[in-house]
Amino acid sequence: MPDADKTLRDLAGYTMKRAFSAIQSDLNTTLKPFGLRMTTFSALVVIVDNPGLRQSKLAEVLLIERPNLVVIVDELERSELISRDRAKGDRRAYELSATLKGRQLCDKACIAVRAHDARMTEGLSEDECQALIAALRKVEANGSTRDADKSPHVSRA
Amino acid sequence: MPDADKTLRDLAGYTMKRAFSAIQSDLNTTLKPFGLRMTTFSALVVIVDNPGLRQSKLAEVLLIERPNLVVIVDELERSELISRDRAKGDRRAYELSATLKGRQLCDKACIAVRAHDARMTEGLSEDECQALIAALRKVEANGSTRDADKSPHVSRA
DNA sequence: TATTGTTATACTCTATAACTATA
DNA sequence: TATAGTTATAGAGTATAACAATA
Repeated sequence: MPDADKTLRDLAGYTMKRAFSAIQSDLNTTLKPFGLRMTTFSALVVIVDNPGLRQSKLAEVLLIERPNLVVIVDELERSELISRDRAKGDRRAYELSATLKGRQLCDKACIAVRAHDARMTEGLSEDECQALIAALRKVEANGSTRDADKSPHVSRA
Repeated sequence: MPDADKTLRDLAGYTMKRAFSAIQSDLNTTLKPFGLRMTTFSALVVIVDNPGLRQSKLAEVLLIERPNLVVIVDELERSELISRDRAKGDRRAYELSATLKGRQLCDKACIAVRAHDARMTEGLSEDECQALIAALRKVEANGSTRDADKSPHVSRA
């Protein structure tokens, strides 16, 4: 009984669920030696790339709700990969920066993650891989237009 | 401060996470009027397409652990969309079949899901959409090769 | 009043071990 | 002993309401 899921396999959505599930599983295996997961890794990368970033901005960039980001930042801080410093001029806010240890771990993890990414896209030509990423961005954008009312930073055409 | 996540955006994995997140959100909104979610919908579709399917086979097809499938099947049965019948010849097993109500709901939900899928891939040509699905399948296959030891039904080349 | 970060909470999906009843 | 389905449980991601401190 092959092809029991033929109806689903023609859907981009279901096919993406399966592909993403494979990626997520492989990525978490890849990140485990670094003590990171997909969420903590992506937060660390953005903090390394944007020293002084505030939590609310980080949440906005990663599309993570503020309450959920707190535990991620907590975890990174407990591991001494980042520091939370009171923002001068606004004592409500924190500025996030990576520590030396955080930057070093991030560098190593990034190399492993890029290798993982290459492994998952193996068999695709350079052009096909770029087309895949472009198509995925378009899909994400198509989704964002639906709840434009919930995203005040997105202008409505 | 645009492009705060530029490092992540070059990764197929992270870009797919964002795209899939958008799809999942839109899909659940689409399915809510039918009382379905992505998991229950996909299970219902496979049952409609394969009358008499056993739970363990369904779990294998959908890549869902057997314990997790139980609650999904429970939910579909409680909603009277499917029936569980004792398999003749093996009183341990159940054969799953959709009820008339289940097939009718599935038909309507499928139409809505295909419209959702078209909405999410809007702006992609027919060829680009097929290329996207083909690339996603390749990514999924690349992931499966890693844990071939965990999938005894996959022959190791 | 509004915003930043926080706590508490709940829901979904996922993963594993252990059980039952059959085979 | 092995398999089909089940129960219980735990982890991770996600979403919302409400709060304290500050603006």
